[in-house]
Amino acid sequence: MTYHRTDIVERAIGVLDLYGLPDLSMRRLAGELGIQPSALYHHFASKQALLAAVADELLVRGARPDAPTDPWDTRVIALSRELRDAMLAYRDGAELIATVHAFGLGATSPVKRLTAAIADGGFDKELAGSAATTILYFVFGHVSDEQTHLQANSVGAIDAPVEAGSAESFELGLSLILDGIRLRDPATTSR
Amino acid sequence: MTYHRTDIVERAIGVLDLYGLPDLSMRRLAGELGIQPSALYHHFASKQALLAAVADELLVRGARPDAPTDPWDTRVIALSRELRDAMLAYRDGAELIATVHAFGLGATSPVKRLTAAIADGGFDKELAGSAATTILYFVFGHVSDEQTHLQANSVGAIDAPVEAGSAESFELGLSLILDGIRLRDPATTSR
DNA sequence: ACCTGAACACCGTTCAAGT
DNA sequence: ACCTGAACACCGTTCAAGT
Repeated sequence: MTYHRTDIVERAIGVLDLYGLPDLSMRRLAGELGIQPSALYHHFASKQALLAAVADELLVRGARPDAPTDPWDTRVIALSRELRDAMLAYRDGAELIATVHAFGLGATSPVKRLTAAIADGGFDKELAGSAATTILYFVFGHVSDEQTHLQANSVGAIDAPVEAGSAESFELGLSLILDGIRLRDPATTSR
Repeated sequence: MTYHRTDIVERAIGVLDLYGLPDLSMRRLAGELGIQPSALYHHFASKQALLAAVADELLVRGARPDAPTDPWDTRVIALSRELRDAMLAYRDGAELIATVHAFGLGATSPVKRLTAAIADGGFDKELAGSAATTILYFVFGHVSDEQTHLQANSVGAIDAPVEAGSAESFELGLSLILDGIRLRDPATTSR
């Protein structure tokens, strides 16, 4: 008869996926749950905190176990695709996750796993950190654009050509950054 | 006695720089100009259109002439730094310019100049486009983060260590992408 | 062409009070 | 612990009407 944080997060994801991020307001969500908007503040300190919990849940739902024995670049590619898929799985997922990251909220930080994978490749910490954030910025930007155009198409009439090749251009951009990292591989630079 | 688009854009930049993007509302701007909010709609079709005009103006103010005779990578580095500087020159400039780009508005598109510079290096159009957007996503993400943390510091007490090295990590991330592009240089791959 | 005044349909957040 | 009811201080946008 009463709600808990998880119920509210789940309902928020429902509203997000059906109506989009701009319609995911505290008042709208409260109405959907049949409670007063002020009741939400018993569970979350602010809308930002709620959104952070939603973003975390999306990342958890999209999480796949990583293989620490794989080569570092294989792991980085897997992590990048995992993040992309998690963002694409729900409407406005990219914008939501990127916004929560920008505010420095959210327990689940994809940049940590990326940094760890690169550091395991033998790179120094400074490079691993810069490389991980470079990849993160690329994924955020690319998938946000993908998702925006995807929705523009689902509303209008035209469909195929814009969406086409977005996965390929994702792989291409990612491989550019990966090659830049590989060039600094301490195991191959001086041979 | 009456305002024109340019007056309104200029005043909007003033509000942006003094109070930040969240405080740049139509009502706030109208109040600052001494007119009714509805009067703004005589000059701009929507708030988004106004923000697009503001973003364009920030890019124009930060624009530097490029040197078409320079090597393509020198030009790309110059364009990237120009974009970063333009974003950093006004409060919340990064978020504003990135948002306007995400909405597909704004006459001044930095991606076109980047694509042209790379294409002049002899790369095919597909790679030039993907490389240009990869750089753009990196610059947007990096500078947005820089600016967010810069402001968090200017409010609180701590100052130096977070800001320190942000220019260096910008150059490092940029060079990763550039190296990835250079690896695909048709002029050097088959020798 | 440029602007006013009033309205419509919303926001996030706080806070005393209820069970 | 969880929620109500009411209020505060805002939003973007439209539209008839004025000069």
